[in-house]
Amino acid sequence: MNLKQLITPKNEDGSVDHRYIPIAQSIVDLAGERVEAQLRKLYAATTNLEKESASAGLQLVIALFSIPMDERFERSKFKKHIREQLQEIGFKPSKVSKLMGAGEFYADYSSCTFNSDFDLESTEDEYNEKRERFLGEYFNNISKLYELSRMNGTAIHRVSTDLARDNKVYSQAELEKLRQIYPKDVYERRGRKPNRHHVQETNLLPSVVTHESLKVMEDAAEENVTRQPESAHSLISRFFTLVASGVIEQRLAEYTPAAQAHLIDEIKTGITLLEDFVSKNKTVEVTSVN
DNA sequence: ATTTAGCGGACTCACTTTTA
DNA sequence: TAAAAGTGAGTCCGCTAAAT
Repeated sequence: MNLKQLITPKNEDGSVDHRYIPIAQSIVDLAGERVEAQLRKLYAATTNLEKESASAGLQLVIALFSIPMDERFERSKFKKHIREQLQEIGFKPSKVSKLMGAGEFYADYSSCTFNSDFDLESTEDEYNEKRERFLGEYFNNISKLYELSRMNGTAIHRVSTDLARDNKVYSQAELEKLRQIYPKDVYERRGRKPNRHHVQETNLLPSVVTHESLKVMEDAAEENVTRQPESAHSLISRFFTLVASGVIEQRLAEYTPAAQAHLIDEIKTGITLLEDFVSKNKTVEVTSVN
């Protein structure tokens, strides 16, 4: 922390406004070293305390989401007020956002109960044990809980299953990646710049929407080819990106087991189609597809 | 020497309030 | 009352410090 830089007014783009540097220097000189030292101390202490108190903040939020109350009026009132007060107490705004997200997730997940319709692989005891282990593992890490709070059910299930089965604990970066593939809110656009290298992903999304079933996918592909030809290379890489992204698994998980089996059968017929395609085009040297 | 955690700031988006 | 300005929430990303 440098007091002179801190108090010097900034330009629109955040760089220091050079016109004010000499004045800022005079102000700092007049205030004196003791002032600067004390402010530095305040900064260090508050930063430290905020870090130290994070888990207390988390527990308050967990409590907020654990008490039953009317959602529309009471809960939203408390959410708003507690958010403001946490900021007033000394948590930074972005920290409060994380605490709220993490706490809500934790509370919701703790109150999840066993449902034999959904969980076919385990008993109620196993389920409870798995849940406790999962919460215990991730409780101490607010950022990880926060990432989890922004994923859909498929991804959360994966994380908790990986822990139960292989003792795998996800790093924050891994969770972030998983979240990008399985976001809870597909249309979230906040804090994200409109273009830049996101162009690829945004191209992918509409294709995912139109390709809900294989039938639609075939139609759409044909249309693309006839109306506005897309290069073979681009078509192929788009296909593999779609498969590799895991989006299909994600959508599949939303169906009943019977419906899933049916869709898998549809995909199987696709294998035959692919094989036919490859053998027809044998003359063009085709490298193996794994 | 790399990888990971995590903070803080710039930025976007959705609302709300003010202004003309 | 429509447009502009302001506000608040929440995301992404660069950076430092810690861990491995």
